[in-house]
Amino acid sequence: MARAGLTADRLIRAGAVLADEIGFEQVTLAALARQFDVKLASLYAHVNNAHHLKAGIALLALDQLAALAADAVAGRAGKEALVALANVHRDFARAHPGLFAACRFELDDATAATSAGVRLAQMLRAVLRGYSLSEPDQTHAVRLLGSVFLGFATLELAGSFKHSLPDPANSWSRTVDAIDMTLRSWPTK
Amino acid sequence: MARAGLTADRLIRAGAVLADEIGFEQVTLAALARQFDVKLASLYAHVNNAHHLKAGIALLALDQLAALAADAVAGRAGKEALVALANVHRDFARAHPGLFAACRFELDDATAATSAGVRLAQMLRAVLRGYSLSEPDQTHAVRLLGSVFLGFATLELAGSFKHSLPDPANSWSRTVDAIDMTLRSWPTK
DNA sequence: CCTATTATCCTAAGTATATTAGGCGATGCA
DNA sequence: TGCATCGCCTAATATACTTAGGATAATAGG
Repeated sequence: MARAGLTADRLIRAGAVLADEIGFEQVTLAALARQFDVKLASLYAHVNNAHHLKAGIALLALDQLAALAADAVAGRAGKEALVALANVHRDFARAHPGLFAACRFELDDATAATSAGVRLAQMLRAVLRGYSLSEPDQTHAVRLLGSVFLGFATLELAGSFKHSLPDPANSWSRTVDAIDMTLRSWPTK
Repeated sequence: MARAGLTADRLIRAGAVLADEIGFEQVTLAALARQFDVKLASLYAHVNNAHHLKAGIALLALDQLAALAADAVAGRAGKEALVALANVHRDFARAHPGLFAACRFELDDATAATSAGVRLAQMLRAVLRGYSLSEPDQTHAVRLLGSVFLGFATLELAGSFKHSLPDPANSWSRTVDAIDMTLRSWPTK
């Protein structure tokens, strides 16, 4: 019986593609086995279990998003950097809904600490260098940015904006404008 | 064999309680059957399928959140109303993580249109009456509010704020302050 | 009060996913 | 080339979802 040439890496990458096609929650070891024309149990030679596969996809997704974020903020500052980073999030969510969902997969603390999520947070902080905020305001602002990026993309993907008129793209640019203004005149207690 | 007195309503309510205890994704017909000491297949006399049960829990969750929102906004205006509505979201997410997750269960369009989600959106618009915004800016602002409320609560529940210093409660109040300022001086194109 | 009907719960059976244990042939290194 | 390891297999178990059809408890009508 010819070998399929499976690898943990190939399984995770195939799972990532599948996630965008059928949704992250629908990615299953059984579905992957079918894709590689292999029996389900054979996958256990390469991944510990279904959770491990999903965690792998999550790490891959975070890595891709962090890479795009790094590229977006490189050589940019101030509002230009903010807009670029904001668009990276929204565009990534629209282009890769499955991977975007994967980014929110619950990783254990140790894994999360070494994930690209840390780099992503650093990108948020990097953007804030263009706005003179000192601690703890900078952390507050990081949390605000993360909330808006995540929340908007989540709602848009869920179709929550489908039934009201203005194009979400307009709302997005107005939202980013508003955030920029907020950061420039951050309300000090 | 004595009857357990099952009802679609009782099942959905029990499922809602279970969601907060073990997580919305973990709520299963089998788990409910165990709770009521009944065979799994017996539940099908009351709910169509597992999807129907989860949709029911989602509708219940939206209803509860909308009720809290309506109560918070009643008799308040301006920033006071904004703060109250914002806190309703965050407090609900913390007190009922399972129901908060249920709120994002994908409902078909017809069901969503008759759900309490519509009422919830009206509460957001009601708060904006305290800030003189005209269309389409009002819709943009509704989307901004929804994004921040959802995003912040999601990140906090996921533990994303666990490893940086300031208390999330501080970030939250600063965030709401910032939103208030943004709405008062909404950047017109 | 008794009967007919209905609704509630059951057993049985089939499907799907996840997981473990153990076997066998293919691969690759000594 | 011999052999140890690796890659994939079959087999078996556990859990969840779903449908079909049977038995009994509650209920309504005569």
